[in-house]
Amino acid sequence: MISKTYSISELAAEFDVTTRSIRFYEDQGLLHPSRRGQTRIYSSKDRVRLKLILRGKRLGFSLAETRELFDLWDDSLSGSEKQLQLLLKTINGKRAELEQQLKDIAMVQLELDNAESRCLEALSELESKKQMTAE
Amino acid sequence: MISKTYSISELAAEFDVTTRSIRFYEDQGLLHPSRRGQTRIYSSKDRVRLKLILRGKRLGFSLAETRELFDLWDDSLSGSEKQLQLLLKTINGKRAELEQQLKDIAMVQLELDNAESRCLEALSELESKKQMTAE
DNA sequence: GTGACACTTTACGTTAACGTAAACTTCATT
DNA sequence: AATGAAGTTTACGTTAACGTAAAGTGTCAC
Repeated sequence: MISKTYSISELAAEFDVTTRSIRFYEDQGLLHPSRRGQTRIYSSKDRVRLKLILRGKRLGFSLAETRELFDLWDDSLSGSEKQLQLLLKTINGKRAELEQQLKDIAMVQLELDNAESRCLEALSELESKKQMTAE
Repeated sequence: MISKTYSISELAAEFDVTTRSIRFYEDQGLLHPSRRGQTRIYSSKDRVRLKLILRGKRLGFSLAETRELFDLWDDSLSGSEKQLQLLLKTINGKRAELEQQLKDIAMVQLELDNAESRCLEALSELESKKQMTAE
């Protein structure tokens, strides 16, 4: 069974990034596509990685951070206890970050709600004034 | 009643940022402390703004984005209907961003859970091997 | 009045994450 | 055979968000 592969521009189109960016991610050690001649060929694993990279970006992870996570994960396959312990620690670190972000998001959502209310109030205020002058 | 004020280094210490950063935020139009001579004096409103700036940063907002939000909010005080409508639109745009982030966080949390499981499994695998050789 | 700090401005340096241009190669079409 | 589309490498340019060094001002303790 031959699993699906992708060209660089296919991935670029699918995830709405430039080919330049994808090559850059490879340059930074985040992707390792195979090659036919000098043309890059991306596997579905590469595709997943790209998805993870972009998800990380949306959460404010730097490429270096994401790369470290990838490396840790790959290293953990070696099975060394030390690597595994380190990976566990990193995982829990990230978890803490995410929890902080959840708190932050909740706060900002409250502020947005608040802002919207005031905004709508100010608008209805304006409307009633319009009515006044119309009468 | 005179409300509390803060020096630049007080704020820097409280929020664990450099004074350089705080001055930079002012330079970018995000803060507008008053002055006694040439020394900056921060009000509690300034303090709130700084808190918002940092919260935004943790969520991956650029300083420019946060600044736009501040400006929109300030402009909305003028009460012009156009400003208010624009503010409403922007608020809902940010809300959408936050929802995407919530989804992203949920996904990453799942991946972390998954990774941790595999990791723990690999560790217990190692442990049982240790037992074997000990016997 | 003189350190010793805390504050200030000015300005050049740095890193991350690409953008962009130049100059190829490969391959499919006309 | 030539044109065009998609791929490639190399390399310099750019923006954001500060770091860092230099040089000066204000004021409080001694």
